[in-house]
Amino acid sequence: MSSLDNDINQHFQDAIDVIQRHSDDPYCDTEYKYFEPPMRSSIMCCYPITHPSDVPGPYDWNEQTSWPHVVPYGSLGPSVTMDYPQFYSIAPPPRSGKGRKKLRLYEYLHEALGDPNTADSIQWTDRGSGTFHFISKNKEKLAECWGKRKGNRKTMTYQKMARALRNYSRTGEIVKVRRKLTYQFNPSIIQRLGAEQAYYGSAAAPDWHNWYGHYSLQGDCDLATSFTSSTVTKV
DNA sequence: GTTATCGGGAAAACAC
DNA sequence: AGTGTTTTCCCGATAA
Repeated sequence: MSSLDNDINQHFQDAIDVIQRHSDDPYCDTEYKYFEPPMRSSIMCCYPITHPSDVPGPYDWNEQTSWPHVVPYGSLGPSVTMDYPQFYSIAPPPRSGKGRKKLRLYEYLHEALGDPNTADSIQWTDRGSGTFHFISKNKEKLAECWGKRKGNRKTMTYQKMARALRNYSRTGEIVKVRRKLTYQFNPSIIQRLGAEQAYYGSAAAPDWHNWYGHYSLQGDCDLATSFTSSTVTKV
């Protein structure tokens, strides 16, 4: 069995764990809603539709070269910022459990990239190459939510989150692209997260979206009101 | 000169 | 207890 299969099995096990938690998790008892297909398709529509040849990407992962610490930025696809209902979804804080791995920053970012509610903070620059960028205006909000999700004592800032991202340059999950606020996923990470999302999109995603509903009601992370701007932002 | 962003060392904190 | 992964703080460099 390949390591990918092992990974997938682990994710399935985790998903089952999440589903089981669902049955007795007060956060997940009510108003159980999650990504409806139209939402999924709507965010797909906001990705710049560009022919692959037009967007070579900052780094060709097929090349057998070493992982660069800084990717020379070439010609990334146009960045498009769309208006969305201005509120954030925030997943539950980490809950310890058997076989439950701690959520990692790059996983959170990948989730955020698939969530239309965070499109005003983080977007794919070129999804094909795994390149994404933060929106200058709202990047701090995303960082703040990350910090809250992790249950940090102090407020997470973009600067601190970016420091964590720079650590990924050493381990290879994400590298910095030579463009303002722009980073790039390792393709194997994208592949893994994609498989995970394909499953969680139908099973576990509800967990954190529903949790946000609960969380926002508590007023602990009232980003619903802090994101009322409907202006089109640009990096 | 100012501001925003980036890069990384170092140590603390935390989870597994 | 050991290890891995942030988190936090800090300082300097670079670009706009």
